[in-house]
Amino acid sequence: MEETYTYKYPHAAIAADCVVFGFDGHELKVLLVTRGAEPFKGKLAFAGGFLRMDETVEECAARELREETGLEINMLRQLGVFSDVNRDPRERVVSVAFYALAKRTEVKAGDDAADAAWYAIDQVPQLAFDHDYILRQALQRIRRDIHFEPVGFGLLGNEFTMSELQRLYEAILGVKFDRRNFTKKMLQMGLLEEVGNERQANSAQRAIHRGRAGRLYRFNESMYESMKRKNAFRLEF
Amino acid sequence: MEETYTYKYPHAAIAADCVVFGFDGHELKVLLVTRGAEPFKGKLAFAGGFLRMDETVEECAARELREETGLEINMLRQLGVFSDVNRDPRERVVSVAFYALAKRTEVKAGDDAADAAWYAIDQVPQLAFDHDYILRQALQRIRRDIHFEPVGFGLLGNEFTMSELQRLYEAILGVKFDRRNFTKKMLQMGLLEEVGNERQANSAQRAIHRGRAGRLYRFNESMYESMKRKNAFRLEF
DNA sequence: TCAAAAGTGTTCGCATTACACCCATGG
DNA sequence: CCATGGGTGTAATGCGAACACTTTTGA
Repeated sequence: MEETYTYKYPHAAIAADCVVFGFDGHELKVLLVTRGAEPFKGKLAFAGGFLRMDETVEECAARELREETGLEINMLRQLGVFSDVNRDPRERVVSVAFYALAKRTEVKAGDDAADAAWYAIDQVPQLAFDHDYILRQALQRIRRDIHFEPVGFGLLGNEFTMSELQRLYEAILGVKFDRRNFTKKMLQMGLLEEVGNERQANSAQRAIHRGRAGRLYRFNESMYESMKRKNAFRLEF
Repeated sequence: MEETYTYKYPHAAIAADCVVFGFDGHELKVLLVTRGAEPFKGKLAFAGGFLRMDETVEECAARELREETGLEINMLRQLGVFSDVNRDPRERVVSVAFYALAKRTEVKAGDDAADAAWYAIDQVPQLAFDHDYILRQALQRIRRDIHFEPVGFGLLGNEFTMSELQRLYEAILGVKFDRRNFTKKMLQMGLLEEVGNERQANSAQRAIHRGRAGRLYRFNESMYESMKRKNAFRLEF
């Protein structure tokens, strides 16, 4: 197995990296893996790895994420290409970064996997490579996208209360909203549908907090699709 | 000079391609080069080429654009990575696409260069590689970005009339605006400053059309920077 | 019964829209 | 003098922002 690959011109290697965000009901988190090998052994980095010849960068990102963290995510969005000449000490590596949003139910799955864990966004230590920079870019990006796409819903379970949704928006954007205005706006946007009165189902999960239990909603995907087609769409906050 | 480059794993080649938009006062145009070599010899494609080991993809894009079209553009924005396995018949090539906006004064410079020319956006013939697809993505992108960044101004000369600006927005978005409302909104946005009464200067350029001459404005960059910092910014249309 | 969270409506101001007439200029 | 395009104001409407009290629930 001493195969090698030869080219007439030098080729940079291509890697895909995944910035995966999650939400635990209070804080925004990001999924990081502890590196088990040099370079940056022991440091935290995003899940990621090198492109194979039979896959697109999107497929590569999804595969590496699955292999390294156990997370199965199809909705990976391109964040950008990072190509500083010396960003990897081994050889010239150009990284295509992706970002994704994990539903709360998936967060646990990630925890199972070897060295992957969730870190609160404002407590992330220094990362390997240029991943600090990539993380900043990803945060900027999600803050922008949340205005136009129902990005937020990807971070919650299938059913959620209005205040969970509000806390999510507040965590991502770093601001506070008026509860009444938030509710009004979300509802009149028409993307939420109320869940019938089977609240008991999730009572276990929700028994954590005191006070009155919130009404449950779910994201109405088909409504979203039809709005996207008419492109009359803006999630202003 | 029989140098070759050998790697332990296969490496895809990396290329950068530039989707450059221009505006002639009436139509949106895109800059295309006629390919002089196989594959797709004789077909139109974006300016672009392979990444060198001592440059970032941004530098690569700017260099290829300069070499192939004579255009000197610093403000290239990443559009996305296109990595279908068979998008290039020669070898596996992953393309990083950029888009840019050329000021009207620069359009002529482009015309000088060998095989580069401007094509009206709705008269673009079939392109080489997957460049048709990339063009569609670029259009979508510019239509989105124009709402948040003063993208449009990059397509006009330093001085322009309100109706030139309006025609540009209309050409990009494919809609019509009310003249009065457009003017009002643009002015109260505070990004334009009126040019002192030296209209004579450009009279040559502007003598083309009949009717009353429009007032000239210029884009107020420093105002834009300060607004961006406060991030109180939205160009709604 | 107390504390914590959820539910709900109204008012005010601003921004967007729709809409029509007069003015300047060049041919 | 006429055709083309430029400049301008107002009224109606809709949306976002601000704001407080009552209800439910679990401890």
